Amino acid sequence: MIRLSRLADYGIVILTRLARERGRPMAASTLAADTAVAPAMTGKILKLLARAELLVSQRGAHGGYALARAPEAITVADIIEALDGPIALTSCADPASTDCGLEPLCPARANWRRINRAIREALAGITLAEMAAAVPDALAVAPEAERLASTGRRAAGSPLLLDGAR
Amino acid sequence: MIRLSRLADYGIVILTRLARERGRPMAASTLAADTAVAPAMTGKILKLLARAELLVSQRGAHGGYALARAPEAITVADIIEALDGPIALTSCADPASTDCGLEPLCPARANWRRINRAIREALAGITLAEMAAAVPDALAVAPEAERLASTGRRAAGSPLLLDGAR
DNA sequence: GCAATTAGAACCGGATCGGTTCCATTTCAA
DNA sequence: TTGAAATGGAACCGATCCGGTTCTAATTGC
Ligand code: FES
Ligand code: FES
Repeated sequence: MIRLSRLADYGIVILTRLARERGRPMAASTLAADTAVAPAMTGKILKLLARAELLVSQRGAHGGYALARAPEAITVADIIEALDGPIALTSCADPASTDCGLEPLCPARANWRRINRAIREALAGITLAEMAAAVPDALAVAPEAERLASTGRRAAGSPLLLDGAR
Repeated sequence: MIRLSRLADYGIVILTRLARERGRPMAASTLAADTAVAPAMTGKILKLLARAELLVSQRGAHGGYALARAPEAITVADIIEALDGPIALTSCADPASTDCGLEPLCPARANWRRINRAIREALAGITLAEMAAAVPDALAVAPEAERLASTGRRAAGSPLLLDGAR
């Protein structure tokens, strides 16, 4: 199973929340509460996203994070790349890496690049704006989300997402 | 980095080799020698592929494996699914699994399915035949491959593919 | 009956990854 | 000026996953 790391998973959720803010900054703590992602994790993710320049950060008291660009200009591929590193199915496809032992005789080699590009384009074709637009009303009812986040919060450390498959 | 498991990686290599046989069976040992994939690993992969009915197997002396269908009818998606389980970036997209804690308020949810489908289609769009056709002459020179496989074989257990990224 | 071969499971150690913790730095405001 | 509120950054830890091996059973041809 080709799976998305949780970092990226949560990252998308967090960014989606942030997208509704339209450039206004939010503190990490509030974001964590809103998205129900563990605070520590939220912090880590936000830092990574900031370093990747998808977010701008304001330090000090009353600081926070805001989208660095319009949600329309941020793609799912951007997010995944920021959090998980380059999107590539195999390193064989990376022209810089010569470490695949099969290389000299591998017939698949020439195709990896193609496959990788196909996937990358699939991911680059979806913007944060589209993600955020998906459930507009559900989220417009902010109180509900807040309630869940504060009262129904699961114990810190419990996994959000169990991988059922395989 | 979204990465392909080695199982799938090797699987494609092995199947590609097998594709050139046009339905004729090959023994696991010969396949291993030809592809330079560790014999034990080769066996494991072949068993999985057979169970997934991408290969037909013949047991007993002079047994072996052969493609169950024409290379044109086997896609990369088929192979990955056979070896790594269902192709899905997150379990959130799986309608049957309800284990993502963010579910009730997650705005991303509605889009996972879409993303997954895009990727799946990218992978389903490439057939084994196309993979095998990529380097037709390089492989036509079988002796070279054989030489590498028998003499230049790396020590068992040494990794074929080091992940440079991240 | 024996040798060759696949079927299947169990097993192991190392890498990866989700997650936490700690400390340094910046900034605002009382 | 001082302290509280934030982010920056790194180190750390334990559990899980995964690549890889090994062993035994079943099947088949000679
Ligand atoms: S699998 Fe790496 S070069 Fe073919
Ligand atoms: S990330 Fe799982 S439902 Fe949104």
